[in-house]
Amino acid sequence: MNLKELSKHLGLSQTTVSRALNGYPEVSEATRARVVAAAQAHDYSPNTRAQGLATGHSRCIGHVISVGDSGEMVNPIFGDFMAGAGETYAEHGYDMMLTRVGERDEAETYRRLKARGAVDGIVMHAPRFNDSRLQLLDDLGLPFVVHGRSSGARVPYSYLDVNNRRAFYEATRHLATLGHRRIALINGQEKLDFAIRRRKGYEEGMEASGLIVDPALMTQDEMTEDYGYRSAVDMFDLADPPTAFLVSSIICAAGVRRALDDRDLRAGQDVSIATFDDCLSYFRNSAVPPVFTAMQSSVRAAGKALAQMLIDRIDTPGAVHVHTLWEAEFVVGGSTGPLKE
Amino acid sequence: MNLKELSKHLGLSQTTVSRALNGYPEVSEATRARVVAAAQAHDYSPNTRAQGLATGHSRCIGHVISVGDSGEMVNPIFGDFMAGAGETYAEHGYDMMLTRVGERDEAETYRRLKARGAVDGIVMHAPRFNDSRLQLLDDLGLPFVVHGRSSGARVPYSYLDVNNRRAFYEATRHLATLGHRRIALINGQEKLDFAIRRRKGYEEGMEASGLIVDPALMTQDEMTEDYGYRSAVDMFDLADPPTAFLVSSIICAAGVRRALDDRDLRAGQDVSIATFDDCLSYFRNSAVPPVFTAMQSSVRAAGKALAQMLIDRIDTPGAVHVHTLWEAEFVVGGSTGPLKE
DNA sequence: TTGAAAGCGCTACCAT
DNA sequence: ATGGTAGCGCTTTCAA
Repeated sequence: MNLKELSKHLGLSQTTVSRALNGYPEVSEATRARVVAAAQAHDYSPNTRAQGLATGHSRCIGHVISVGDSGEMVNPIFGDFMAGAGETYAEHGYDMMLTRVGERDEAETYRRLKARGAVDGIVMHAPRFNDSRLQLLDDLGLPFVVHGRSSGARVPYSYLDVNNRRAFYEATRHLATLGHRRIALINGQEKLDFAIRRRKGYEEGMEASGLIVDPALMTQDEMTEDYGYRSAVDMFDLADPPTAFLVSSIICAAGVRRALDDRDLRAGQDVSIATFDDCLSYFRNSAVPPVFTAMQSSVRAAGKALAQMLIDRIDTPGAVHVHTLWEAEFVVGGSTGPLKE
Repeated sequence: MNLKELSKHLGLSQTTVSRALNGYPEVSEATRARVVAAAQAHDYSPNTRAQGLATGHSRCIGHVISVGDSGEMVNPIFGDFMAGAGETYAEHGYDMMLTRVGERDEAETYRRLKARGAVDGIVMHAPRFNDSRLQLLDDLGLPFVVHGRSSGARVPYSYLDVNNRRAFYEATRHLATLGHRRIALINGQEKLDFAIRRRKGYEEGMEASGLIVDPALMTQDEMTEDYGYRSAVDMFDLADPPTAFLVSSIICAAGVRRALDDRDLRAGQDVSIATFDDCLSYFRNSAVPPVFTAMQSSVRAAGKALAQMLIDRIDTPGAVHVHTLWEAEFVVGGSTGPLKE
């Protein structure tokens, strides 16, 4: 069933039917009611493409994930984030498109997305240090927002980010408070902005605690289980092995954990693991109650917030840029509260 | 830049330019080369919606996730699966759309997706027992494939699934072989088909091992960390607590693990955790080398395979239905091979 | 080998 | 309050 058929069926013009369905005021309420009822009865939904052609926009949002940062999609919080964003899009009548792209074809992909008119706006994930995509998107005139930040970028842009630096600072301090002196950092690839900030927080936390930042206790790579395993195994071979781990992803942490198990270290030695995965954190120490947060609702909320940000940008292209910084929350032994308190 | 402008620029008709770009044979190679070069130079990509309007298809695939099964999207393997599917779609010039829907609006969503012509086909996730969506999609005439199966469904359909029953059978047998007699099953919601099959495999494994299937050792719910934690804590309170866990999701397993840590049980007692998450499995026992698989490549390959299946269906609507069943692989102590060997 | 023109389903402008 | 009609950008007959 399309507009033509529906309007013929109703004995009205396409114009009137279209207006009735789209809430234009100049349609009599009686007519509107009749039209709406008929539309419902015949399962009529306007053809997305025709609508788009006529109006010039797609009512679709693109999420672009780089393959080089494939950890992003594998990341367990990714789904939650997308779920939140999807909710907001649905509320506003937007569809959500997912594009995975090799780092080599990135520019081309954004360009084509724009040229094809496939999306009205884009959410950029996993920004790198001084990310060139910002300039590109700005040049293209394609509305976009960023999940994360890009240090050193000159282009103004809207973003939503977690306070990675602070979170890792506090986490490091926390571990130091527990008496750890050899704290390892299993980080993501430090070309990615969040990893840079996390490392910074870690280093500041170490210094503030009067501890030595040992390069042998810092690794960076794509955040796979295997990477976590290998890093931990290597570190256990050190003369002065770590007694605590600060891990950038729950997936990595599984690897670290496996390494720990392999060595049957936990029984004898006092080892802690701390995972930080955006808003998802994991602390463990045999001397204190476990500290754990898996704030799915927060991540989902973040997704919603960023989606709303983009929709606002699309509606008001010239608007001032918005920056939202979330403080990571920690749940300590079941009670909620910032770790730093 | 659009077709009109491009053709004007070239001094050709839109027809010829379109034909040249779309590989029609009646265009002279000289003309084609000129056209292709110009298109590239001007960053021309055909407008998706206009193309769709003219051809009648969207070159877009929809993935629909039900909120009731929200565990699906949070599932760490979801991203990998989507990544694989996305690759295949890209190769074939398809876009990928993600739709998250409340269980109440499911039918409506599928109907609208069809009516709006938003997608050429659909991938259905997390099918339930005798899932009514199969009939609906069949009636709608919207090409679809299923990630998983639906027991009791009368509609023929194509699917790709993991052999959940066998995997849980083998896992249970494995744990029994290690000497465990009290093996717990922390399962997903048993309205979901995969959970039903996993339970079946578990029960068969218990019986084959001469062990008693104790309802007190079986739970089912949405697979969150908290659910895993609560289930394990409750079971530890039993007079005859479990010594091993078979867990349906790595997220849940984190909860079980936390419960174990809480009780400081692992040091004194011989407790194993076995997680199964589609192709991602985790076994642990202090008496044997750790058993672990995180077959991201497999999950990705599964995504690719299912996407290809759908594309084939779209291209050949009447074709016979395809069923692909993957055997879960296990990596035991670093060596790869089926657990059952 | 190339071009003119109809039409995909809708919106929006201009009449009435 | 309602209708006629001109596009939106492309593909696809049909003609030349």
